[in-house]
Amino acid sequence: MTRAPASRAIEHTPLWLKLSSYLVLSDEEKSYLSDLERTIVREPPRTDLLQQGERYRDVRIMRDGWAIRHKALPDGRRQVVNFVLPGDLIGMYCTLFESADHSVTTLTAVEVASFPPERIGELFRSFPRLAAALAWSGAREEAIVAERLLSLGRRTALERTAHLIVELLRRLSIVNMAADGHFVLPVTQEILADALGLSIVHINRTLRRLRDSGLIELNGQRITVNDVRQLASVGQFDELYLHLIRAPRRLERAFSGAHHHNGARPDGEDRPKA
Amino acid sequence: MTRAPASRAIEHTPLWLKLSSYLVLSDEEKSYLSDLERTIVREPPRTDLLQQGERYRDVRIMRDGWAIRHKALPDGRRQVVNFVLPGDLIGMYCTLFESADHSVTTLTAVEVASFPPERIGELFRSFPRLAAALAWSGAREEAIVAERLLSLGRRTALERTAHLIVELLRRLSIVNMAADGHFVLPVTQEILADALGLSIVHINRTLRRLRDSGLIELNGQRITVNDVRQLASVGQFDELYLHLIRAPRRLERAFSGAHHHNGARPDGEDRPKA
DNA sequence: CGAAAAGTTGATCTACATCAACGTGCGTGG
DNA sequence: CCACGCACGTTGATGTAGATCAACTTTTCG
Repeated sequence: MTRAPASRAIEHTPLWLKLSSYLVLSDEEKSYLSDLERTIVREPPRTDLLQQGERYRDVRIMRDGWAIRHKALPDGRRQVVNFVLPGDLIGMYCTLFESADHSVTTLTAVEVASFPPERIGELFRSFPRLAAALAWSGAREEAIVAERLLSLGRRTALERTAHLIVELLRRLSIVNMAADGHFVLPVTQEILADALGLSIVHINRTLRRLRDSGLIELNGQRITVNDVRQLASVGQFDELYLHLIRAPRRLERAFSGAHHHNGARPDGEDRPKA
Repeated sequence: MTRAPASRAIEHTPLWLKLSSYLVLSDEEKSYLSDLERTIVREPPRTDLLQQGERYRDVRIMRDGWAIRHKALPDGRRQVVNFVLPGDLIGMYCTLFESADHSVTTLTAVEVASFPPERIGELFRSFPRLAAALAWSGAREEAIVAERLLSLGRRTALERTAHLIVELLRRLSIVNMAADGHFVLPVTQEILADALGLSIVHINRTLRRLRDSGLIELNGQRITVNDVRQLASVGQFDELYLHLIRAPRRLERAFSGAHHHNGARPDGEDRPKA
């Protein structure tokens, strides 16, 4: 683990990009968020940021790199619950739970910000809109897991694989890590297998089918989606579950109450109480 | 839909029971919660409380009866994401999302309380500990879905089925709806199949195996678990994911800040700032 | 009582797992 | 700098858990 100063301006931070796709945040909210991301740590690949059964540590914000959230059975079988991408949070619930029921392991070198759980309470008290945006991010993660459950329960191997690729493409696009349908997928076929509930061999054959049909191309870790439309249709991909639609008006009504530091400051298309 | 007055005292309400297993709440928190459950509605079986694609309605608290949260593919395949049991919340995130990515349908006649989403903001501002308890409940649901993902991805049909039965037993026990290892399971084999990602026929055979091995008994909708230990071991059940351990101290530190109505009132084993 | 819904069981099929062998890129240590 | 080892990818052959099909029974309920 290496400590390092924050290099990027907050405006280019993945979490900021992600939240911006949802809410227009004020300058004060921006600077508070930037403060949460002040303490930055770098970790090499294959590091556990969190271990099943262990006590939760600080809350983490993934700033760069990939990780997986996974659960293991005593006999070694493993399920990847979700991919942790830049802009995603790790251990938001650490205040609420005694110990973690899953592990988080880095796939690449990563840069994570971390802050003590106590700040969550402070955040809710002082910056309710920002807190709501983080809650949105957390709730969206649950929706992603539920969609993956639908994949494992009711989609075929081909459909699941196509669906996952489209999902990653969409999620990475939001944080500017995918363009023209291609992105870096720093993932072995074993990890894909564990994410999709398949065997390594079968993932391999499924990717081959997708390649042979011309829907995707793979060179090393670079994946290119040639026809997103068709791939989405193979995977029965309906992006409703990513909840990318901008914050509804009633969010403003609910969260821009009296107890926050910044006086009401409408600052874009989302304004409290029309 | 039928309106009806609240009959039970708040102390016997399932949500109260569930939250009590986590936190000791004050009298003021109790009365606020009771107020949230004031508006009560009854619905018959097979009613949609929420429909995929539709706008969210009010937040609901399940007080009695069973429902399922499920997602459907355009061609009709369906996945039950979770069972909604008494004490569970429906649509906690309605403020954050524009439209629902899943449906909620009653299995039995139900009694639900409902309140407008705006009250969530109020709740966080005035009763942060209570809000934290509801957040715990929501986060726990995500943990349950993740555990089910592990089941569908990496457990066999027998293991999945055993696991689900133990899970339901544990969850129902908390709200006093199971005793001596037996409870009412108002669920068709088709629904079990959709929950476990199996075919109806295979669920039937799997239940038969569990019956023949003497682990469970079924008479109509009554299920009796004869040997919880062994059933749990078949399902590789590790209750860590249900997060039933009492609120950690740091929750108190984080959420009993300045902005709440009730002055500090230690009221049991959980007290702010020892 | 009658019809539809739900449960049950056997026969057969298939998507995916498992087993096995080999290829390929790459880091490392001699 | 080469060679060895090792992780990862690929492909064929074979096995099997669970799906599908089909027929029948039991329960539920209007």
